[in-house]
Amino acid sequence: MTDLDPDHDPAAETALTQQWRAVLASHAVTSCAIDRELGDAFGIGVSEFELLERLWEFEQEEHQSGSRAQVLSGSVHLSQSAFSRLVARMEKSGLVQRSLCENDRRGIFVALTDEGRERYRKARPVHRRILAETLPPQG
Amino acid sequence: MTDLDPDHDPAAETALTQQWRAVLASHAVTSCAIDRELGDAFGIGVSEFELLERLWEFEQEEHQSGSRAQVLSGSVHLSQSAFSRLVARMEKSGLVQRSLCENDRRGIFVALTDEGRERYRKARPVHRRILAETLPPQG
DNA sequence: TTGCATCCCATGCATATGCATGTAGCGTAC
DNA sequence: GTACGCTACATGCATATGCATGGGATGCAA
Repeated sequence: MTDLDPDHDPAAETALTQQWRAVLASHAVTSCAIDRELGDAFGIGVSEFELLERLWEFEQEEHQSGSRAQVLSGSVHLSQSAFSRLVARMEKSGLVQRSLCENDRRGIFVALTDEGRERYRKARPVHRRILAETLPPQG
Repeated sequence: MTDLDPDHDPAAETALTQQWRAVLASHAVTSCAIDRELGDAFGIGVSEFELLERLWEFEQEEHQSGSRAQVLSGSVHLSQSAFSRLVARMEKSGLVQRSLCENDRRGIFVALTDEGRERYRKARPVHRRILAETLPPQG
């Protein structure tokens, strides 16, 4: 049946499937550990940490206080609506601040608050430790 | 500050972070594509497909009609409750059948229905094509 | 200017998930 | 046999997510 497909290559198919299962396993184990530990200790999850990290990185690189939401949205893997709610949650808990963009009043800027920077600074080593503990050694 | 940590190794930290971001990106892109395409064509998502595949594999290996829920639960990366609901959904849509385990009446067996086998047979090549299109080439 | 398509973000809604808990069956110690 | 703890699965609840849509801002064409 599958032999009718001229491109069918059982070995390649198996390799792909194993690669995919490794991604699923890594993602499940690591994100679960991050959600649990960072959630308990700092009240943030994987998405919150990723956004804090992007904001912190942009701050370092560009020496400016905020980033366009649209740009940030591309760097965390969320739908536009989920990203909008993520920023709203983090603003509510005091980690970031939204402000209108002057040039284009459709857009908004998102900036770290001092509390957000501090939370990131504390969470980062925990995050890195979890990665070291849960990610498979690179072969 | 981080220099106080004797194990601090910036290069290793960067490598770990990049590895984790690659996992996040692969997972997001591929699972999104699977959910969309298999959802549109066959009414199933990533979790449903993974469970169909495990059941199909166990059938091939063990030549028996069902598997203990607990065993299956370990092979899809879901909490016990999410797994329970996944099986319930799939039974409701006719892909699997639950039956009580005779030896231990706490446990349940989960078995593919003919419809479940057929759905898996049709979905599998689409699934594999998506993996080939979205997973990064192994370096 | 006006009209219209497009862009950026917010929100209603349905759903999948995890945590905590409930329920029933099993096994062991006494 | 009884009581107690443990196991296997189901369910109430809160929440994060995606899709579809809404609403305001922008830009362009006529």
